[in-house]
Amino acid sequence: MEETIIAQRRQKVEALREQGDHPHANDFRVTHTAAELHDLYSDAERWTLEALDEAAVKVSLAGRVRAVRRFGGMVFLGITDGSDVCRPGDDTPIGRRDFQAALFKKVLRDAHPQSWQRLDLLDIGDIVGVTGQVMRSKRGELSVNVAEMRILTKTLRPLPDKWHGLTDVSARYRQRYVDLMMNDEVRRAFRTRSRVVSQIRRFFEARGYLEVETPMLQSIYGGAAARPFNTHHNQLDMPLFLRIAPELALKRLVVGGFHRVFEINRNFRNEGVSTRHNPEFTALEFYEAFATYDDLMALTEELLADVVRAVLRDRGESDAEAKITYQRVELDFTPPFRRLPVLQGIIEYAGVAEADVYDRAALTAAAERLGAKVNPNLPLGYLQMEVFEAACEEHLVQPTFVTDYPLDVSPLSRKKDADPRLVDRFEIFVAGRELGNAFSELNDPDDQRARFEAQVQARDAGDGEAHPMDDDFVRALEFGMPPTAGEGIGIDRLVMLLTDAPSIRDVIFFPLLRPEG
RNA sequence: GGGCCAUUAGCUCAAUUGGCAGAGCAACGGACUCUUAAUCCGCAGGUUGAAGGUUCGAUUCCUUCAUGGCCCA
Repeated sequence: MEETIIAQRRQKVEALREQGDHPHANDFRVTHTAAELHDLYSDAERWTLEALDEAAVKVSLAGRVRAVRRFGGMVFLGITDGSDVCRPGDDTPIGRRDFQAALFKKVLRDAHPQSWQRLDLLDIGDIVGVTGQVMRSKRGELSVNVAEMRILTKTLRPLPDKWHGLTDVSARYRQRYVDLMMNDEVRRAFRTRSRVVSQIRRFFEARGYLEVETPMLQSIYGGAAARPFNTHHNQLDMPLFLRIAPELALKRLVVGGFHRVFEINRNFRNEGVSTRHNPEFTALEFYEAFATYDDLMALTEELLADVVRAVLRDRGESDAEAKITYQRVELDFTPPFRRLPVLQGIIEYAGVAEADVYDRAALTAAAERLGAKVNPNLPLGYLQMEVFEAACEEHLVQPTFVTDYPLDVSPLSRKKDADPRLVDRFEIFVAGRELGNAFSELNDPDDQRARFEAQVQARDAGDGEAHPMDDDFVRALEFGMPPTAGEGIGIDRLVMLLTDAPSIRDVIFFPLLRPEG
């Protein structure tokens, strides 16, 4: 059947050619977008049926035909273009990108008879261009009274059911172009994603940060606890890794004198796929010299509240409160956010006595009770974090800074002056998930080398995500890095919160899938 | 990695105990000059995800595989 439909449409392509119409024309020029048309003429008080008639405004618009309603002597086309994205130079939201074209046999007989003929070759899904006068239908719908209609792009494949759309999850991801045509809420989510990134840029640029780009292809990876993807440079015959984080490159820039930098770019981690993980994902990382992780908590509060408000405005909602709903739970991003030290979380949620937070036996018992896996060969900090993750994370629904991580699991963070077993580090959690990770940066080169060495040992003890040695990074620190604080925030997860998306795949255009059968 | 569920027409979904594979939309033919999922009449469309097995007979039961989803680790 599908083959039949495509064959029928190929015949229509031929018929178009035979009557002198290019089935993939590119010489049509629009005067207005659908959004502009509605902006200008949707005021029904001013632009009555008669007023529009009198004004006799001639316009040209183009877009994809989403609906055809035929009435013998007249035809309505529902057409969409791409104009709901944004108004040039303006933040205010745009509602519509659809418009209606009305074709009257009587009008076209005088104006352009061929346009009426073309309706025989028109299918839902085709891209058309229409020129005509702005009018209002008897039911009040702003429309173009078409004087000429052209099929600009003839389509071969049928669109899904207009009412039910495309719901098959696999098909939606594999043919995202169809998903985007059919499902407005998908389109809306990706618009929000774009707004989030753009708002973050504005936020940092307004604070004197420089946006930079650092390598994706690295001969030594680092900056996070994760397994990398391996690749290879043919001509240099050299193994390379796709980066797991830009951290070490960005800190080299701080050493070099760029004291406020940020990067929004892709990271690659060779890990499983789930509703919260895609092997490639987008992260914001930023570094500020002469700041501490305390400063970054304040900055993060500002940033998230700012982004939440921008998204609310974008949707045409009130931004008076920085509140959003995620999976039926209201999340309040009004500063200040809750602070919870890791060890206090273990006491509070895992039922470990305050005296036992450094007791391996007590922690092991807690971990086993919670069903967490324990590797007795790894340092105590790993165990503390296993207990924390198993017991605490699900409780961290409202934005929460989890602070003061164990040194063992934080090879790049500055030791706490008051307690060298811990570091000046926080992670921000929202809706039970890690959203960001930040710390006062370790800038003592000798300490850094020792931490790398400890990581190499941890790798030998079974931590496959342990950090490899990076001699050049230590050398950079030997040139002196100013006291600095840095942070990474997962953009995809942030966008999930802001679009109420249950899966990370809903905010990534082309999530990783197995090859199609 | 484990468990459960799904896969039927281009799309969205039915099909009784294992007994002739169906509907709506789209397509195709026709009627209709104001529709908003238009309506009405007619017509056509299938390797039931793949391979194997049980059976007189399999969309249905069994096995394996593929893809996807949810939950767990």
